[in-house]
Amino acid sequence: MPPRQTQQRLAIRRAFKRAGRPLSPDEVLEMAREDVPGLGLATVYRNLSRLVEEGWLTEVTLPGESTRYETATLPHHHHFLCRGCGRAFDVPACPGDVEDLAPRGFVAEAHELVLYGRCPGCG
Amino acid sequence: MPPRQTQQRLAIRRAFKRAGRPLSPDEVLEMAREDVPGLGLATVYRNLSRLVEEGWLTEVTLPGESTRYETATLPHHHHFLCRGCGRAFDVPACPGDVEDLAPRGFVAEAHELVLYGRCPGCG
DNA sequence: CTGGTATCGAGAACTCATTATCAATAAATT
DNA sequence: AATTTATTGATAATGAGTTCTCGATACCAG
Repeated sequence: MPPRQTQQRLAIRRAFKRAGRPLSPDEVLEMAREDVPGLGLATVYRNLSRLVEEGWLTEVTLPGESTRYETATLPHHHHFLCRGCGRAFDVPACPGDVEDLAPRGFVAEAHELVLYGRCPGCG
Repeated sequence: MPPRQTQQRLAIRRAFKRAGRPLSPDEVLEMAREDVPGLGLATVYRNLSRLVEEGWLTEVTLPGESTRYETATLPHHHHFLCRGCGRAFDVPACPGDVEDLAPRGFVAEAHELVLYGRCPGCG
């Protein structure tokens, strides 16, 4: 029982390649329906889970937001959340040395940085 | 019909003063029950909402976590989430200039930084 | 002290994201 | 082309978190 190459899964992967930014399940559904109009939300969730297992996607969690996903090829980076359209984008940069801010007695092993503002389309 | 000074609300405020860190509704319930054993969860939620409206509390949202609350008196700061005990703490520091990392065309108006690791008790 | 009413506690109900169900469909293998 | 079975789509079910309901309680003004 090897995984099958379905039109649905192809369309979902294509959505991420074209978007180039983190996508929510609903965004994936909308974009992938351009290729497979009858696509269902359950199929999106099933394939997202599997693509994460396979290491092709990673989860992106932002404060107060439900989970998004993005391709796992990117190196360490952060995210930008547009207050206009609600879309998330990648920020291919990092302040560095941020974990030194941890108070005495705390050991920081990782960090997340989120910027909020206006994307080019909502400027 | 002005707001009343109930034992429950007093206990909830006292919990925040004693904790000195962001608290989830469940944490508030547990701590405030030391003063008012019969305290109910609905009462915690009612008072949290009201204390936010009054400006005494602010919401703290961390990636993938449900909402926490903390007293609104603190200046700009960030948060530390302990992977051991799951508790959140304040980080009274900020890298600064972080919003300049926004890609060209993006306008950053605010930012959040979250550190992950071990708190002193879980070291 | 007493009455009016804001608040309370317990549990039902709701919201939203995600997962499970199951008959129908379509990959892949022969 | 026929067969097997992983996958799909629609919908029901789940679960965590939060809000609502309502009779009982207790704050506080008079």
